[in-house]
Amino acid sequence: MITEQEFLQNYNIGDYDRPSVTADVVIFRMRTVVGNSFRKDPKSILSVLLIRRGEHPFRNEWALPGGFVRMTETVEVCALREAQEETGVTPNALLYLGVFSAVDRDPRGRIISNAFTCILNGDATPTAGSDASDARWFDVSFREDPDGSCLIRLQSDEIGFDVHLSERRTAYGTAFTTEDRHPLAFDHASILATALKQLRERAARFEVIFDFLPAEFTLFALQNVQETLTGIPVAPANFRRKVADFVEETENFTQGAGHRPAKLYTRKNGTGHRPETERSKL
Amino acid sequence: MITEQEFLQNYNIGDYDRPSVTADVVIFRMRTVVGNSFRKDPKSILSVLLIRRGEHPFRNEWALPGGFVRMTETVEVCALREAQEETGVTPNALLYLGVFSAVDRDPRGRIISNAFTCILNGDATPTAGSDASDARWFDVSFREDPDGSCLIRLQSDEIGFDVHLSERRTAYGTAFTTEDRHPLAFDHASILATALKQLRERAARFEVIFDFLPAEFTLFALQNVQETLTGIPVAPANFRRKVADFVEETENFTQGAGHRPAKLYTRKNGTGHRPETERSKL
DNA sequence: TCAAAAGTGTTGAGTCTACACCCATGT
DNA sequence: ACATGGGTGTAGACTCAACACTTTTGA
Repeated sequence: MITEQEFLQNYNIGDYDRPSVTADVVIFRMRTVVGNSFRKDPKSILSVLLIRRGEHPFRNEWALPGGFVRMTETVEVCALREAQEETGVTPNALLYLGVFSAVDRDPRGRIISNAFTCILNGDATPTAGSDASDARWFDVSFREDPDGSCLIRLQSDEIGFDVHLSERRTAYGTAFTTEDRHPLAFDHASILATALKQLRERAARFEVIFDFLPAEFTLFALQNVQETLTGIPVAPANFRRKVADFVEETENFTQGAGHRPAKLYTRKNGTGHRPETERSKL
Repeated sequence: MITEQEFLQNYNIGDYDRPSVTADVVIFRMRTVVGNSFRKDPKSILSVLLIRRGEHPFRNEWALPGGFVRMTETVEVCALREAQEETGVTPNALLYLGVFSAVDRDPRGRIISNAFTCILNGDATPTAGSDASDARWFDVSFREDPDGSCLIRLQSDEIGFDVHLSERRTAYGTAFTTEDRHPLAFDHASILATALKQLRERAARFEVIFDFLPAEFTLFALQNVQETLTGIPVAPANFRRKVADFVEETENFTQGAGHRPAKLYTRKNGTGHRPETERSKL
């Protein structure tokens, strides 16, 4: 009968076959579209950050940022690190999406991916890493049909493409499968669809909409974010009352718009997620 | 410039350090407690399956069933396999819980765990695997206090213990940390707490309560399950109306109880999750 | 007979939606 | 002046918790 200490001295984890583990990040922001009239407040368009792969496999195709989890970090820290490397800023929110472990999802071998959603506020210039030939914000539109089929439309200046997917019920929930050939590497189209669906559901519950905005914001801007994500318009008067429980007034007002100044609000504590600055907390 | 095929031929995934990956399963069932009066319908108690570790590390401590993910299976298939090996039956539900990847969570080395919740209906005799000295159903009680501290009480015949935890906000949501020394191996107390919290939230949304029952059930039994999970009592008349959207009537009735026969219902399609029988679908 | 669950009806409180309406602003 | 968003008020529809009440059964 050996002791636990002796057991651990003789245990060699390298004796067993094991997969590689990555963290992939779906980084979202809202792109502001200025109106044609001086009065109109800007509208928002959801954008996602994609990189163009500079190396095999899927060379020259578009992919989510991501990388291998180091032996000294958690998957969450890895995701945060990837997001920071890609954008130069710390995301306002880091949401776990799920694990993607299909045996053949990566031609290099057995690679299990943990996917995260990151949300930024304002602008951020993407940085193409050493293994990427380009990095861009793509405007996203996401349509789900009642029959389970859905469409993601991605657009960045002159580059644009559609991805058709269908949502199917699996043993452990629902998953998206792609319907056609498209320029997204690996199973990243499925991951993106899962992220968009999660984002839409959470936005309806007032959970992630604050993370797209600076600390102080108008209720109009907040409603704009929610409507962009859910696709469901709400009467402004009613939105203001529904959101009242989640926000706190400040003493500050907007200026310079062609209409009555709007009071600025902050998010009330207790809802939503803000990453700690110190990584050790992860 | 090499082709993708040449790249993949030269790529050796074993050149890089990588973690091991496991799937751990939190297997729940409802234990039926017969009343003292012939009229009283049985009450339910939530039970979780724990094994007593027969090998180092954490030898003789209680743990969740689980095992290493094989190179030929997804984490979901691994979880389903573990659950079947441990109970002999296929669970009614398999819910993904999350990834647990703290660097020091396993003394054998870097082991990342994917946790799943499994739900069985009726009875199942647990089987202790080759590396376990015992396998038992433990009655569970779970109390969450408003200040974030919570208590899990586990009881199986003569064995019983309490685990105190506190829920803390992290960058990516909330996580549970244990407050004291207790006989649960690894970080399995945190995983169990996460499972209980998820179960409670889903039960309130009518999402997992059906999986604890056979295909045909009475609304009373269903309410019993929901109340056990949420801890919130509801007036029967109101429960029946709230659940109406999720169930369908059958032509069958209960018999032999000391009261008016109850119509049996089935779950309406579209809610909840039932695993496919074929593993290939995963 | 009677305790227990099955099942229906109702009332009042609260919530949500749609709409009407006035306010404040900068060009 | 006026388009635009800020902001309040409110009637009707809807939802929900609480409670009263009747029905059906087996020992």
